[in-house]
Amino acid sequence: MKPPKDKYEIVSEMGKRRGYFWPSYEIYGGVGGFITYGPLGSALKRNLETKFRKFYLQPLAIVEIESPVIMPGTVLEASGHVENFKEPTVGCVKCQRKFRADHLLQEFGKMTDTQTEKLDLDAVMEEIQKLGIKCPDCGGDFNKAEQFMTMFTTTIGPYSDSIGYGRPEAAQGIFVEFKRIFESMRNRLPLGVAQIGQALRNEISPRQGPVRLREFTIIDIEFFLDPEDKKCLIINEVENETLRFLLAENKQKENPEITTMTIKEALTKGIIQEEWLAYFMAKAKQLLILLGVPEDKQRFIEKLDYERAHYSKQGFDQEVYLDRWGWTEVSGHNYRTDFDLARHMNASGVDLTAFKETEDGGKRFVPHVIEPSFGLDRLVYTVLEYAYNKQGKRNVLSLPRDLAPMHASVFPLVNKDGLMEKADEVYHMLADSGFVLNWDHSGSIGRRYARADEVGIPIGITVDYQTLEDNTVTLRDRTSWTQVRTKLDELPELLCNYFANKIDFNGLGTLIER
RNA sequence: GCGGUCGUAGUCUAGUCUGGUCAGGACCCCGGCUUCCCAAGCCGGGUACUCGGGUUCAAAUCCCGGCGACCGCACCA
Repeated sequence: MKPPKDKYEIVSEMGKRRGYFWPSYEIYGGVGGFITYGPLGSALKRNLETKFRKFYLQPLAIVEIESPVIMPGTVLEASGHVENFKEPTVGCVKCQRKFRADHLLQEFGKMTDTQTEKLDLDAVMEEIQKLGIKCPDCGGDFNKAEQFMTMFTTTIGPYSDSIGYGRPEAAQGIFVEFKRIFESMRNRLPLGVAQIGQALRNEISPRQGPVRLREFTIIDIEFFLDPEDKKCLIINEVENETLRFLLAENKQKENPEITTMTIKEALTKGIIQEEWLAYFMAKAKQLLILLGVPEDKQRFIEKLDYERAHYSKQGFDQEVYLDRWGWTEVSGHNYRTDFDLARHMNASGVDLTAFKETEDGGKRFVPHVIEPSFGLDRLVYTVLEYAYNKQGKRNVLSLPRDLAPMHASVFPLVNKDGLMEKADEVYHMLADSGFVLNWDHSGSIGRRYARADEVGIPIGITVDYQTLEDNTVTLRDRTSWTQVRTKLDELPELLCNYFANKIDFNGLGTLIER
């Protein structure tokens, strides 16, 4: 017996067949860790970005920049990534297995995290030999220690000593350009700066399709604050929002218990230290709800000291539950303090401080940063998985209407008596009004509805015999299959309101009983 | 990177053990006919043995290697 298909299998199958996403470079056998978005997938991703901007960026007037993917070595050395994005490994001479050298030293040498971090490769090897650590699997000796670098390395220009890296996050692009951004935004805090763009991480073994990629789209938001004035003036907007937490103290337990509390409570109890961090987490939860992930399939997990990235003072990961992989990180919310700006200021010698007036004149200070960061590809996949459902024999993608890659289908009820021509007219009328449409006259009307359902098109517009008489059409709702009748000349405006979430389906016309 | 399993059309799959009569099915897709509302029907059409090498009279089938996928280990800063 084959195990029943999980949702990942179904969604990727559908993704390939209908053009959402598939593994890249398939004709050359494929390369792990890369996917290509097809016609529908790229549209979905674009719509998701638009929604993100509208929901997460615009209300706070967060500005966006676009900076290069290739970064010179100096930048990522200053940021600490060159140091932190690699792991010392040793290989067993006998069985060839590779081990994290620092983990071996911690386990057998009782060394702490901070101790092992300070060792260079030679020192690592020395310690391993001094302690007589052998391969835990077969007892063999270890050969030379080497670093596995998880950033993509390249050279810039013709000089091979000019090392460049593919950026592992978009955040550094913001920190490096902070001076100009801050100046052009008239030196005012708080200032939110976002970047949506590609990031590269040379994962050892990616697998896991769209949730673990070597090249992916990251949304990094750096929210710069005065460390002496970190109050969030709009925290009241979200203070009653409840979040589900997996707290650090509960993580080690057998059955990690979920703690549910409001933002207000979390702040009062000191679970979340920063108001802005709390604010962004609440918004992240709300966003995921809008993307179709119910409350009980989301949680925030508190990062332990050693789990946090090198730049983070406090951090929570937002996780959603995926059928195949269980709890999966879709966003990270970190308090980066002044870590990055201070490092770049130090390394570059350029002043990256802000100025404020005080009673005794004024002072310069390095702004602090609250950072929400999202993996857009994971969000796209999450949306697809949660939108997928089966109605009878049919696959239906109940995508939120504002994310659907196509707004509506236009069908002639039958392909004769001038209905094709009329449907064509309707198609062009709506296309001129800016809608993205699916045209289908193949098979029967039922088959066309079914095809459109699987692709996730929210509305079906059918041109029938009555259309020829009174210029009305039938609209059919993808999810409920209910139908309404509407005058053609009112349709563009109605659809516009529908996709702006101003009216629901029943507001599109008068109900038809069949 | 290691170990295990695996790789047949757009998708899913039969066949591989026991080499030949094997490339079959279903869905899907396209064109036409039909069709007054949910994958109806009829006709026609479409595409595949992961790649390379070897064994053999003969390879989807056996052997070696590459690539990829899945699961476990490790990794996910």
